Amino acid sequence: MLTNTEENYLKALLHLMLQSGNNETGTNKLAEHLGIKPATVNDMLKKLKTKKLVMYEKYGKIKLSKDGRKQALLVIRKHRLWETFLYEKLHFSWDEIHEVAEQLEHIQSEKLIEKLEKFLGYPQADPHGDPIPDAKGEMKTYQKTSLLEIPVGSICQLVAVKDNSAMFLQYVSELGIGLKSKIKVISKMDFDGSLRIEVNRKQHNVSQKFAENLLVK
Amino acid sequence: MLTNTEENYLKALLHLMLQSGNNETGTNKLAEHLGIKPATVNDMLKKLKTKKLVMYEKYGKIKLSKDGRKQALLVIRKHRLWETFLYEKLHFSWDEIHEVAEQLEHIQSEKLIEKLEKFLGYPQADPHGDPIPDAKGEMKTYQKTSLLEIPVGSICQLVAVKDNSAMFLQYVSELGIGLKSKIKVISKMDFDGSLRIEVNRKQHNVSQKFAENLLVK
DNA sequence: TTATTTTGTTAGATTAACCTAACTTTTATT
DNA sequence: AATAAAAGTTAGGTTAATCTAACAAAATAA
Ligand SMILES: [Mn+2]
Ligand SMILES: [Mn+2]
Ligand SMILES: [Mn+2]
Ligand SMILES: [Mn+2]
Repeated sequence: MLTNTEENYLKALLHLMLQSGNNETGTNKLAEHLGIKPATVNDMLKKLKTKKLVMYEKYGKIKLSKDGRKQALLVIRKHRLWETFLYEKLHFSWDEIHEVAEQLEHIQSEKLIEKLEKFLGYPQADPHGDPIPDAKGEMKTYQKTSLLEIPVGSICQLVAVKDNSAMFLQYVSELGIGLKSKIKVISKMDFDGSLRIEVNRKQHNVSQKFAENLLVK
Repeated sequence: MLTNTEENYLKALLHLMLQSGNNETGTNKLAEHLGIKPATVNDMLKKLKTKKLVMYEKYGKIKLSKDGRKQALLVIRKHRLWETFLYEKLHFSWDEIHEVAEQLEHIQSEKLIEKLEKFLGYPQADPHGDPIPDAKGEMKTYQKTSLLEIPVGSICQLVAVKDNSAMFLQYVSELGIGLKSKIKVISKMDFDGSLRIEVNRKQHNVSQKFAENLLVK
């Protein structure tokens, strides 16, 4: 049985590992991501190692074990199912669900998650477009393209957002953009990488950073 | 902001206070109820006192303050709304919901509870027949009669159960009894206080303790 | 009213999850 | 290769929530 804190570490670890191609990360990055101090992380890593959830040697890189990875995916599964519940059934807005799901993801009851999944009609993705792992901790990952890579003149469709922060999501909503929105790239500025896009017949100028966080197909 | 543990103490305190008419209780009873040691309770009471949630002097009786009582009722509110959700929407059985709700009741989000309440259609009572306090921490308490007090020959209707344990509730279900079941008292045994009842045209012999935990009107 | 039992308190430990300050190792930069 | 910077570790503390063992007060029974 994992504690809330351990679950959060595993989730953070998987997140950082997926982010940085090489499937490994370090103490400082993990601390930064969790908003705590490296010294604390160091202690916890020793604990996670004795529980065989991570592979880790002094001064070495941190990796998730097979089991650690599975546990992390099961937490993500819970998180995304709860987010879907909050959005679909309770009509929370896009940007509010993450925070509450951070708490709900730690409820311990396999039966609850199974029943919740059924209640929601076995959704494949959460309201941010992220895939929901199955009960075995397996997740289909499909190729996602950033809006940045779309050539000028073509039209694409939003399938997911990379950043889940309330601030970013509110901004996206304000522009009338949501999952499945059709986005046309009108032009790109070489100067700062920003681009002009059209959504629902309205045009907007958005920064490079903004576009990078919209994942399209 | 209250911790999970503090919330559990307040809930336990209210429970024991309501149980024992005089609106007060002691360290040992509280410890017993929470499944921990009196020494631990003693420490926590000091903490709850500094937070002005209980009234308490060394060797004296323990009482909830106005605010403590309100907080306790808000936890009960959350508990009962979640139980209703688990029962009505996820189709958990009567005896499974309490345990999961023990966890869910600690999720911190007022908005979540408001939306949940709306989603459930503003229920007045949980699946055990217990009233659900409102957002201000006010709860309507209605008079409940134990099945024991029903005279031989008369018919009554189950409105609530006193004991929420899985064991008791499973037993009740096995006899085909649920909320709103019509129960006829056929006879009473003076010897051990047990009684013969009829539900759905089936007769059963039940103990005094069993009957005591069925609340009827 | 004294003795016994029950109830409640204190002191001293433990564990999980955090911290700061000081130190060590590894990596990057001159 | 030497030095500086970054990354990681250790030692020693703190707080919340728990425990055991010993003690004190209150309630009950003899
Ligand atoms: Mn979390
Ligand atoms: Mn999400
Ligand atoms: Mn609880
Ligand atoms: Mn209930």
